[in-house]
Amino acid sequence: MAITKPREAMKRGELGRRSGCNIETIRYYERIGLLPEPDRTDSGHRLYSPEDQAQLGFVMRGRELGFSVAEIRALLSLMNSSEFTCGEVLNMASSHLASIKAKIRDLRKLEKSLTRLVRNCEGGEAKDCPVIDALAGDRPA
Amino acid sequence: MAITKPREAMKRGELGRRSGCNIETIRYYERIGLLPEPDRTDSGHRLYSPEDQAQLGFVMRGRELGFSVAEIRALLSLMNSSEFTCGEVLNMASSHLASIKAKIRDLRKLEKSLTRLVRNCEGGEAKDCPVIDALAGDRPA
DNA sequence: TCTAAGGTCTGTAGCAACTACAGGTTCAAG
DNA sequence: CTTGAACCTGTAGTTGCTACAGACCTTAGA
Repeated sequence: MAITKPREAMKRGELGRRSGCNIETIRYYERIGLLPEPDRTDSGHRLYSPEDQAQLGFVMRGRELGFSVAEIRALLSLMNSSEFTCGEVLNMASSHLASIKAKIRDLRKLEKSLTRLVRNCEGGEAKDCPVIDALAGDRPA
Repeated sequence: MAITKPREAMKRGELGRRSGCNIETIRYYERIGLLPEPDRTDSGHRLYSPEDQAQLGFVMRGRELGFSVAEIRALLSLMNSSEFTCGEVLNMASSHLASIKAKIRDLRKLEKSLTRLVRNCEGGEAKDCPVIDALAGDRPA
């Protein structure tokens, strides 16, 4: 007799609980192709396999590392091509790293500007505020 | 004879050119209340005054400093209340600054994780990749 | 004066990456 | 058998824009 169903099939709620992923997000990932369409019960409830759970984990770790959905999709198809090379993955990861570094640089500029603004401001009941003045263009931020 | 129109009225295209703001964005800011509804010509074209231009500048500088639309709206109404105090503005600015600092911290964690991943990866033609392994959960990121 | 090209008008749809709801099944426990 | 939780579908909302279609207006040249 053939094994017709994996022993560890679970429904959406349980997958959400185990993975820590919002159940609506699971459906969303399916819709946009980050998760395959899972098996269904006769009545239409989704049944996820441990492999599905692993793929969801992959997606979630990728998102936690700041990869976009498009990048994760590319990584997944690279993996499934079974012909991917480490070099391709390295390219993606390092260009992603570069964009993170760029974001950090931008935010640190912001941080500097804001810190300068806030330092000039004495707070309190004053009816005149250097922060507002700077935004209004009276002096550079 | 009365002066019926301000000398320096300009249309949307010119305001966009002068301010460096996308013209669709100008209309958007009007719709969400960051800009007042401007005067119109008889045929319905918007006519912006220098005051409008100043307010757009305020909004744009706020956005450049990373303030959300809601925060800018709050700053604007604070200013228009004519009863605002420097302390209120300081509160907003410093909580915004705190959230920027938090974002920087998060991104630097990401940067560290990704740098570690990328460092382990040799690139080239290898059919096995530590970046993929980490995402797949074989080892921590 | 006509015409052609550009600017402007409105409403609406799209982007990322979810999240949340309504209104209807189905499942599982008591 | 009933109740309430879990699941199903489709759709709308979020943030901050950006872009389009199809109509109208304006302006410069012939």
